[in-house]
Amino acid sequence: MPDSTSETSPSAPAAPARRSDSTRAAILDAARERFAADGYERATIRAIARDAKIDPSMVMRYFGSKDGLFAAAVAVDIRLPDLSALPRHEVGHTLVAHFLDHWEENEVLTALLRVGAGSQAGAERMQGVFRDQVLPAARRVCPDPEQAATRAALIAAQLLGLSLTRYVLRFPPAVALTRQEIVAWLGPTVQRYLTAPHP
Amino acid sequence: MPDSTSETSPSAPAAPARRSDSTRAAILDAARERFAADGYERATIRAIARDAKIDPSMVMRYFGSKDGLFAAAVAVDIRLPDLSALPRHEVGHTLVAHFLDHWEENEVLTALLRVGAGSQAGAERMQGVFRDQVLPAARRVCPDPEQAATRAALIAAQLLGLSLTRYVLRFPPAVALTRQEIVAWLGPTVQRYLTAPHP
DNA sequence: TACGTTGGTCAACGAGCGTTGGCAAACAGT
DNA sequence: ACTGTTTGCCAACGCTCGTTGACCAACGTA
Repeated sequence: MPDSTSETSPSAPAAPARRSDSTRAAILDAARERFAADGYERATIRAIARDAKIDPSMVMRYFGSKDGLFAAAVAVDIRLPDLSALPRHEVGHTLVAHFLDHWEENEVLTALLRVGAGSQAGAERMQGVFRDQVLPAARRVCPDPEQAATRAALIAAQLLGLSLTRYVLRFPPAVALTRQEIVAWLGPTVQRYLTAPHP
Repeated sequence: MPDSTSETSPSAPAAPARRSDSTRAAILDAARERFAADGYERATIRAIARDAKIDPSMVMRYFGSKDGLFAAAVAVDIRLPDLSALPRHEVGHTLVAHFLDHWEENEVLTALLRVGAGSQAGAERMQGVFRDQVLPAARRVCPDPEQAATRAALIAAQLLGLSLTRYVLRFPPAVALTRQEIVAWLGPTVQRYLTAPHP
């Protein structure tokens, strides 16, 4: 991460929309796809550049290194909805539905899961998402901090387990599940992990 | 998988216990450890050979290729207990406890999960374990075959999700869970996925 | 003692990788 | 039209990897 350019920074003087922005976006798209499909090591810069129809050296000039490219490609924002606004007994279903939506419209998450499972650095990035985005949301719903952490971890285990079997490992029965079935099965589980008394 | 040697095959004429067996075992041990810690690509044959204190070329002689070594190193046998022998309402707890035992005494499973998430070939191997070992066990408990597949997938998602967050991604609250807490939280979930009426 | 088999080392190969620096167009300001 | 910057391609470097084949030391048997 050499220089933090003014990419969509708030109240910036509207960067002049350089011609290279489309190339940059093409590289990021190709990178996300390759990282999601192949994992970190097998997704080569050369292959990503080929997909983006440019030279491998351009990737280096734009992102500095393969690590820099990965960091730029998987900038995740879970964007959890405001759970405190809806009735407590609907939280489980809402959370599962939201999770499914975000995962299926966004191959970033599959890329992150693949890479997170494959290397220490990737695991640390997933830990960061959990710590900075999931945990605070859990604390907002569940005041006791220690319980909030445990409950968030249980929910993460259930939801990431579904993503793993469905989108990464592709177990046929997990792929065959419909959206409604998943919500109906996992909703009550998540609800219980979030609100049931500590056993 | 070039040749399936007579490794602990039942009623074999007791192979003469060659001198190289210890080397073979050392290679397999080192391979399991490296694959579990680093994943497939980063676990190099050279590093495995260094751990086993032999030359890299020996690995090739014994296992043919890196793929062959991996196949030999992660020969998984889930060895599910006979679930039909115990009362239905205890099945969930028993299953979770058995799963935890097997996972913690055996780094093969972590290796398999890491690699399974990282490559297509690894994913297919995990699919094989699911299809050949988990699904039949599920069918023995749940007669309706379509339901058995769905229920097995749900249980696999929950259990693998726990392993992922606890042993691979190492989310702190997932690592901090005690064995009893896991059984108490996940037991009822697994029980419900196995026996509750299809929602 | 001679010799085939087994267990092991050594040095190298070809390929693919991330990465670098130089050079050619296209463009923008003056 | 002149000049500096941006955008891009090309050719190569250094490195590590999986893999190979030649060679060597024990060992068991005749």
